[in-house]
Amino acid sequence: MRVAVPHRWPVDRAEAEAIQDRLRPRVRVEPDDAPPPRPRLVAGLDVAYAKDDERLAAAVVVLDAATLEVVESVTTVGRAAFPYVPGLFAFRELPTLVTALERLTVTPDLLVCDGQGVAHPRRFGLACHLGVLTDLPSIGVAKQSLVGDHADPAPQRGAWSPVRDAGEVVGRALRTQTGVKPVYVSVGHRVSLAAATDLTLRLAPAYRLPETTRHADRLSREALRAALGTPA
DNA sequence: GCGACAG
DNA sequence: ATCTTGTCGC
Repeated sequence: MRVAVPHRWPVDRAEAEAIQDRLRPRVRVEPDDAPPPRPRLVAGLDVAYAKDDERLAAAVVVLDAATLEVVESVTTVGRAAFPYVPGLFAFRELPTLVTALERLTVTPDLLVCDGQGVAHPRRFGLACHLGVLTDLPSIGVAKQSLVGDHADPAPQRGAWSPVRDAGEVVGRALRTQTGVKPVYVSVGHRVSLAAATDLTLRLAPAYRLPETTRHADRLSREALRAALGTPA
């Protein structure tokens, strides 16, 4: 698929934040009463890092939303494009993830990202960034919270509590499995928070994390191992 | 000044 | 994220 590749890459924090502020207005958040999306192909994206914190491998895995079976997968190796700074995390892995997306022969109907969407200091986390670059619906499903406060959701699968930051609801702490730590769901692009929640639950029928993320996590680690075996 | 801080 | 074995519990 085609991706609107960023032309200028930030060299420091100020430039990176400026890019986020410039792209932020392009994010489209659907209202919760909007017609729910019915994606047929859902893509999971993840990145594995080498211990030297520089080389990395990205994986994009496309699943059939109905059966959760793998339709296609792509892996790419690269190098960290930015130091890790909370809030600027996307700049680390964006180039390698975009390369992987461009090698996809099918176009997914939804991107499920391993990180935040609008639950971000400038309301522009990785899921928003990838959503805007591809103009595809996207959601963020993070294992940890980045901003805001929330109550602990009830222990049952499906229970959730809003994540509020600076007076606005930016995401949900969602229990995908009874008695298991919640995940943090937020809108990336062209979806509602209600739909993002519903999709996350559907994609996580048996484990805490969505099957999309689990597949991408495993494949990115395998690709990294293979790449490290052949030092560049 | 102190603590928090996606992956 | 990554470094890492066994171990407690359902």
